[in-house]
Amino acid sequence: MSAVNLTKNQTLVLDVLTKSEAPLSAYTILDKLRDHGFRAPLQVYRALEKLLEFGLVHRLESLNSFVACAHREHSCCSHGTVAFAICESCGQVSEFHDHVVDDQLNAWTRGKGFKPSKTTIEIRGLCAACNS
Amino acid sequence: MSAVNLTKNQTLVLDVLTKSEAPLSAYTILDKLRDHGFRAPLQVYRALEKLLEFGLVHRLESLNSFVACAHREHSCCSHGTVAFAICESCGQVSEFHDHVVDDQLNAWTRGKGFKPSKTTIEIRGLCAACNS
DNA sequence: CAATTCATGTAATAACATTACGTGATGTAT
DNA sequence: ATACATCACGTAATGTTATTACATGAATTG
Repeated sequence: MSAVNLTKNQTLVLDVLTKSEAPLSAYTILDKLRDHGFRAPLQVYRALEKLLEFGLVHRLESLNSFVACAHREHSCCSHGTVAFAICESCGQVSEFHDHVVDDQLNAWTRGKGFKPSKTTIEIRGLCAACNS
Repeated sequence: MSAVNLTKNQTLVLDVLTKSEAPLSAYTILDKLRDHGFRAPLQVYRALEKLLEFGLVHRLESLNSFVACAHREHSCCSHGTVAFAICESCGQVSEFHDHVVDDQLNAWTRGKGFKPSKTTIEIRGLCAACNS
């Protein structure tokens, strides 16, 4: 689809996130990339900034962490808000999209004259595997 | 309603948040309470922890900041998830509750066997006053 | 009264994020 | 081709947010 040309650092950071089961903090990413020449947090933050911009990565506000986008193939997610269910036991994150929620929040903002720029929806809890 | 007995520190922190127009970070609260004997971040974080527990204060994950609950009188908000619209220009925060969104997210989690503990919904953007 | 709980205080440290400054590579208009 | 702008990158320092560790006194309870 998009096929943005990523720089070396951006590629390294995206690869680390893609291979990870769970979200990673910027400093964890840094540690994982020391062998590839990363020395300072800024190298990670700069790559993340671009990846977020490209929609290849999401930031989880309630964890101060980052995940690779799970739906790169779906055009559905390029517009609309993405929600996350975050398991506090195993760390696994499910990314999903819900048009009803989206529409409902948009209805609220329209009603108030509020112009949304970015919406965060994060559900913390226990996943099916961990609460059984 | 609830009328929990707050300690001195909890009262001080809640008062500061209640009087503030915009959300405050823990360190800003600390600065505002220096005159009242506050010396260390932990004093603030401990008070906030309890106030969050009592439902008197909310944490805004996308800002690493805290606001007094706007709906202390409504029993409606003791159950269910609260959403926030945060103006990135003036800092003003609107707290609201939407049963449809709530139900929809609950439907998703039930379907997945996910047991939610806490849900964050934060809409960043420009309020009516700031985008006109 | 001993034991427990809990709010508090202080210090140190950990975790997360940004600012400031400089360099080299690439692209573009003159 | 040179001057100029832009951009990715590197390094260092600093700023901001949050927690851990340890100690004390007051209130509660058995």
